[in-house]
Amino acid sequence: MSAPLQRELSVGEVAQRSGLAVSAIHFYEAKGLIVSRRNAGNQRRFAREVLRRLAIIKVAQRTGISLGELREAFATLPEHRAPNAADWRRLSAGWRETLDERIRCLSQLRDQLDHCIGCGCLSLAECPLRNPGDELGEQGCGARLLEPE
Amino acid sequence: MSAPLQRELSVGEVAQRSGLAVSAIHFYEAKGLIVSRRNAGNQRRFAREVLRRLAIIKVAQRTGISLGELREAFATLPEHRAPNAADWRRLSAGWRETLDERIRCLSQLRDQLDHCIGCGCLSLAECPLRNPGDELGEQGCGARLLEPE
DNA sequence: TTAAAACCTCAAGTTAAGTCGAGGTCAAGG
DNA sequence: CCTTGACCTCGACTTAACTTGAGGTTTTAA
Repeated sequence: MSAPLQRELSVGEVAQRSGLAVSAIHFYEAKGLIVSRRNAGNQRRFAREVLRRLAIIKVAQRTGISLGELREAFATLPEHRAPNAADWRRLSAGWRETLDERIRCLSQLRDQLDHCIGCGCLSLAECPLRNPGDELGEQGCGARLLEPE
Repeated sequence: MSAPLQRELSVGEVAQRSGLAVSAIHFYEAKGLIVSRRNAGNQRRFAREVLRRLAIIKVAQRTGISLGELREAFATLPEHRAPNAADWRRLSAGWRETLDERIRCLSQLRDQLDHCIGCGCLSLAECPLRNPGDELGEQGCGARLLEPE
């Protein structure tokens, strides 16, 4: 039987199918997010599996997951078998929590902002938004929301 | 009468009161977000007003507003009088919309993710999350959510 | 008066997530 | 055969938002 569906993909094919730039694919490989083998002429050859990973990378990034976190998450996948639906489920459930947290914090910020729009109190020392240590802070939002450390 | 409450602030005092690093304050000034005058010895002297601005910068950044956008917003403030509550209200109302939009997009992403957790379909080509052009795209979410351009 | 603390400028470094280009190799088709 | 397009590596560049450091000046407090 012919096996065109099993054929490995060149980097150009992966780029086209994933919608990513070739340079981004190189980059992800350098970062350890995906792997490839090389053919006789030193060109990359990717298993089709890589398209799945790339799709997941794209989605996870939209939820605010960094490539570093993705690398860590991928590291928990089984080494010697292709990840199955349950594996992906586990990862995406984790991201769901992160996403939830982000939404919760932003919503809280929005509510505070609403309150402060009414009185123009952003300008005042009493504004709760200016003291994230109080309410926002207690719930893990505070300054950590968008700041690296 | 002594006027300690009107006294101008040194950069160190501003740093302490705002919770920002001195270098960040220099940086914001270089970016045109705040201004200072210089004393005889070329040291910065800030009006107390600057604390307000810095507090607003911190809040706005948490909602995902960039320094560039902040500069633009500040540019709409009146030149020759201190901004009043109504001025700040106008700005924060605008940010409220941005924030709303971000929350809406993330929530949509979360709902999709929920759906996909159930079936592990992130791995499948049919997953709506993999085709942001469909539903998410129509509502301005899609790839533009966290990507610079 | 003098030493330490705070300030100044300017350049360079940092991180994330890539992009761009140079200089060279490989593969496919006419 | 040979040209063109796809690939290769590696280093440099990009943007945002700052930080760090060097080398020098000013302020402050004992």
